[in-house]
Amino acid sequence: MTSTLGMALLGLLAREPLTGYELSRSLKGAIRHFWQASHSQVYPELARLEAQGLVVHERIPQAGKPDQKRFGITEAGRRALSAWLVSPLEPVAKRSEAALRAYCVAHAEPREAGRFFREQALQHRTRLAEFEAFRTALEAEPGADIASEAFANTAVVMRGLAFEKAQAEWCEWMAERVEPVRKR
Amino acid sequence: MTSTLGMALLGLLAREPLTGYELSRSLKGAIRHFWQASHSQVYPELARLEAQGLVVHERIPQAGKPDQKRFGITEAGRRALSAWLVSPLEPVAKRSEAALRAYCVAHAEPREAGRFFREQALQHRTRLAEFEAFRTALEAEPGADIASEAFANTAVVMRGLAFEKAQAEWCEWMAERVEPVRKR
DNA sequence: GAATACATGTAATGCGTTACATGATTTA
DNA sequence: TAAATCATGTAACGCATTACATGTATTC
Repeated sequence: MTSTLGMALLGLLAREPLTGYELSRSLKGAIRHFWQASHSQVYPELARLEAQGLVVHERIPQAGKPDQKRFGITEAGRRALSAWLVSPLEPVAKRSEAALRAYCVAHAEPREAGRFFREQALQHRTRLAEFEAFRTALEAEPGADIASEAFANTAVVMRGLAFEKAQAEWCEWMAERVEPVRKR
Repeated sequence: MTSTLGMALLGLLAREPLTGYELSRSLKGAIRHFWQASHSQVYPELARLEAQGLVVHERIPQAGKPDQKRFGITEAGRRALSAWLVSPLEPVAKRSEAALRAYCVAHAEPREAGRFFREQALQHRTRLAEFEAFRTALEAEPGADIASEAFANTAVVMRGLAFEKAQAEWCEWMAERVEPVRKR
């Protein structure tokens, strides 16, 4: 009934109360690698969550600024979140434009196709390096406890690492096969 | 201007002329792993492609059945396809509900969370095995030529293999860390 | 007799992005 | 003084899914 976005917001609010603006900003942070939403989605979703009793807001007057609406998760919200977290997740096939292009590569100019997959590989190598730097930074933090923020970050960094590596290697595999054989 | 779905249809029509029904069926075949669309998307998209001069159809009368509309790609269609195939592809972050759950796992019951990630790992292992069987079957075919259908299939199978493996291993990594330590 | 495949469409609904709208404060 | 940040919303548009709609032929 509640959307996945709603659950993402509950997940963030389970840590600490936040405003709609702060939630939108969070969704542009580290989380953006696996869940994105702009403020135009966040505000209506918060209203829906509140209508369901999963969050409540308090209005905080500010000098010279419009009132802040700070949202906090309710007990019902926590229950809904923890139930959703372990509920069955049926596999959904994700669209991949890169895969689609690979599938149709016979109709591209080989030289151009080689350039394309080399470029893709580079993009993934770059992001892989970013994830690696992030992991190195995280290793300093005490993150053994799964309830810690450091563990949450490590979990998604490990995922990013694995995916970018897989994607980079596949793009390189493609490029090698697609590039016309060089004259010796 | 033309949507990615339109390009996917052009990619299929570049091999041989097909009807809307056949295209929809194709999109439920091997391609579904990286691009899905139902017939309710295909028919209007074909009309748009035709309005742009990228495909044309011939009407084939059939006994006792409604006329078939068989679509073929035009020269302009081939040009549009080959240009699109190598055009710059800016990285788009994909949503992953599994990653979102991992990020919020602190708010789940550890035992249930462990069960969840074990189950996810199993799903990916199963699909990995399917891709492996597919690759074995493809190895028999002569698929060295990048213009062959066998190469197109191999390319996307290699991708599936890499991704399912990465995902399975990450889920196992998660499960290990999330599961409460067993009493000896 | 019921379900599935063949065959082609339209309509309703939902989710996500971009643009519109407004206005104060802070930084370059 | 121009841009970015803080701060909260609504509206328009596009893409995708599900449901609606219709009718024949074949298979279980």
